[in-house]
Amino acid sequence: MVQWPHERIVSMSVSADHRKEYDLSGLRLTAQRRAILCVLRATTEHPEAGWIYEQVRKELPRISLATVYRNLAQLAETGLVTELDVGGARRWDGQVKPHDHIVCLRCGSVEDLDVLADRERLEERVSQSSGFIVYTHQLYLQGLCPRCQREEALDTSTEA
Amino acid sequence: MVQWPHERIVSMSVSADHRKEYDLSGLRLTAQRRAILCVLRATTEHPEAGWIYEQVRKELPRISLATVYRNLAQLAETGLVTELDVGGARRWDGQVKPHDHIVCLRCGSVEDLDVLADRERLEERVSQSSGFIVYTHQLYLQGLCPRCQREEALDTSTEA
DNA sequence: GTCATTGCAAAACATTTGCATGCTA
DNA sequence: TAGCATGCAAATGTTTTGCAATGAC
Repeated sequence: MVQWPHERIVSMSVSADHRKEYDLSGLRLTAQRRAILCVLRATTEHPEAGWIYEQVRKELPRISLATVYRNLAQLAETGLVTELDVGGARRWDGQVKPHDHIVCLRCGSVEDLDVLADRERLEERVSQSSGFIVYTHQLYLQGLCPRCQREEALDTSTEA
Repeated sequence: MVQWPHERIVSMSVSADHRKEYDLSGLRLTAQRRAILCVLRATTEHPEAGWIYEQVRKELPRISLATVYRNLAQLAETGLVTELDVGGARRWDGQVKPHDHIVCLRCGSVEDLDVLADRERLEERVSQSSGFIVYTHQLYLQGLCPRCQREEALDTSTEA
């Protein structure tokens, strides 16, 4: 269940208080937009659009999947959420402070990491060597999560 | 046009010489497999499956797109090519030596980089801090390539 | 009131799968 | 000859788009 910050949304309308809480820098504050952002900020799951859609639908049953996709794209462009390309369907992250990710190749789970030391210098270095203007960067690691390690061990011992 | 290493393929069959050149570690050496690998090794474009399909089709007009996808997946699993998740469709890299990539957000082009210093220690560090078994990692940077910088400048001056 | 935003339905893509046939080892 | 690999066609799953109606500012 999604946790709303202060109160449940009852109607489609949005109170003045919400406006301060969600600085959408230019984007209009709609109930849909707010709900999507709220769901994304309330989870550490790095979900796909479809999952976000299902969650938001509990509060706004008439929202459409297209609206979810459109909003995610806009929010990412505005820098309010982060797009993750970890193979398979796109995933989304409500956390925008730069950080890294590790993906489990068995179950697909994604966890946050903080690996890279001096991100600004890294971008600067690449900018100079490549001639690109560098906007951002992402480090993904791939592996096997602790839980899947246990399950693989179980599977192997059962096989024998 | 794709450059074949030594000779053009005429029939579907594969000579003994090719077997040494393409160590597929267990996978059978088919003309399709060889052509896909060859196309991928001959380009620096980091292409999508569809592009590879079009190239291979010049030599093997009856190859199917499904075969391209199946082979790319197998070759990646065998460690003979690298899968790239840079947003949009999947891309593929014939170069398997670990390296980094920068993507132009305007034109989608992808270039090779060598940014990270001690990859092994990086993986080891994450392995210890996260409990994951780390298989591999990838660093993507996003930005604006030199060519697109020029074109953006042109667009802006024309607008005014 | 204006124009961004939405819901709905259809379309567009990218990718995968089932199955009979063909080919490598 | 065994079974991996292929071509074809159909299915799947994700993401985008057109358009009329709605709602934020």
